[in-house]
Amino acid sequence: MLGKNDLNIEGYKNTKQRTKILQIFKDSNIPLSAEDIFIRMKEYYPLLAISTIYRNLEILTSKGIVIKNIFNDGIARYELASTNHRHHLKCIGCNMTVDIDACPLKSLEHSIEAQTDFDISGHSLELYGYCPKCKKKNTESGSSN
Amino acid sequence: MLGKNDLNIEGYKNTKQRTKILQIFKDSNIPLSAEDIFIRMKEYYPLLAISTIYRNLEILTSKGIVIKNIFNDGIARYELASTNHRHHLKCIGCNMTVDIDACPLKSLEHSIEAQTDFDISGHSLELYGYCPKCKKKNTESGSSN
DNA sequence: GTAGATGCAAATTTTTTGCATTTAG
DNA sequence: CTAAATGCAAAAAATTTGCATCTAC
Repeated sequence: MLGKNDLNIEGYKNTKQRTKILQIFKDSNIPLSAEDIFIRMKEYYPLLAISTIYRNLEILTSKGIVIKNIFNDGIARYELASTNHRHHLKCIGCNMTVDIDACPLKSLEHSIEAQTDFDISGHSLELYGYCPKCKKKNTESGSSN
Repeated sequence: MLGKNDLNIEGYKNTKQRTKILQIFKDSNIPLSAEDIFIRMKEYYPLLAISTIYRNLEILTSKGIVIKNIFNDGIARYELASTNHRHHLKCIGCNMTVDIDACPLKSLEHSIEAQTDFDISGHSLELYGYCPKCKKKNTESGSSN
C-alpha cells in the first residue's frame, strides 16, 4: 500500500497544503466543498488562500484523483475517486442526507456503451425527496393546490 | 381565451414573458439554462431582464412545473417536469451530448423508499465518458503517465 | 536554481435582491 | 384598483485569474 498522501505525478510537487487536502479527503466519507476543505485547513494554515484549494481541486480532478460533483444547491463537492462509489438521497425539506450503497448503474453503463460506442467513465446520481419527518409534516399541513 | 401555455395557478398571472418561457420549454427537448432562455427571448422582448427569467424559473420550479438540474459545468438547466424523463450522456472530450432513453431508477427508487421510508420525488443522473471520436483520439495519443 | 505552488487581491460568472414602474385580472 | 410581475441596477456567492513571492525537488 502507498500509505501516504502524496501526489506521485511527475511535474507536481507535494506541498504541505496539497498533502493536507488529500488527508482531509481520506478522513471524510462525505463529499466536500472547496469551502469545507478551506475551513478544515484554516485551522492548520491560517494564511491559506481559498484559491489554493480551488487550484488543487482542479489538478486533482484533472488527474482523476478526485471526482467533482455539483449538487442541486449549486455548490461543487469533491470526493476521492478511490472512495467506494456512493450516491446520496437528500431531503428536500430539511436537507438531511442519507447514503445509498446500491449503485445499479454498472449494468446500465455497459448496455449504453454497447449502444453508443462511448467509453463511459462515470456518472453522477443524486436522489431527492422527503424524509420520514418532512413527509409527515407535508401530509399534516394539507395537500391542496 | 386560455392559451395552453398558461400557468393556471391562483395568485399567479399569465404575463407574456411567462407564457413565452413555457412555450420555449415546450419547443425544446433539451434542458435549458437561464441564459439559453434569455437569449431565445431577447429576440422577442429586447427589454427583457434576466432576473425575470430567474424569478419565473424559481416559481415554475417551486410549483413542480419545471425541474432544475445543475450540470457538472456548474450551470443550472431546467426542463418541463412533464417532459419524458431523460438522462444524458456527455462526452468529456468534446462536450457532445447524447440522450439516453432508459431510466433504470424507478425500481431502485422503490426499494430505497422501502429501506429509508423517504418519499422520493425524483433524481438527477448524468453519465459521462468519451464519445467514439474522442475515445479514438485518446488511444492514438497514447496513455502513459 | 527553477518550475511549480502559494497568498492576496481583483476579476468573472451565475444567480439573487431592492425598488420604482407597469400590467393582468 | 391592486397584487403580482417586470426592468434595471446593484449585490451576493462561488469560482477563477494575475502577479509577486516562496518552496519542493
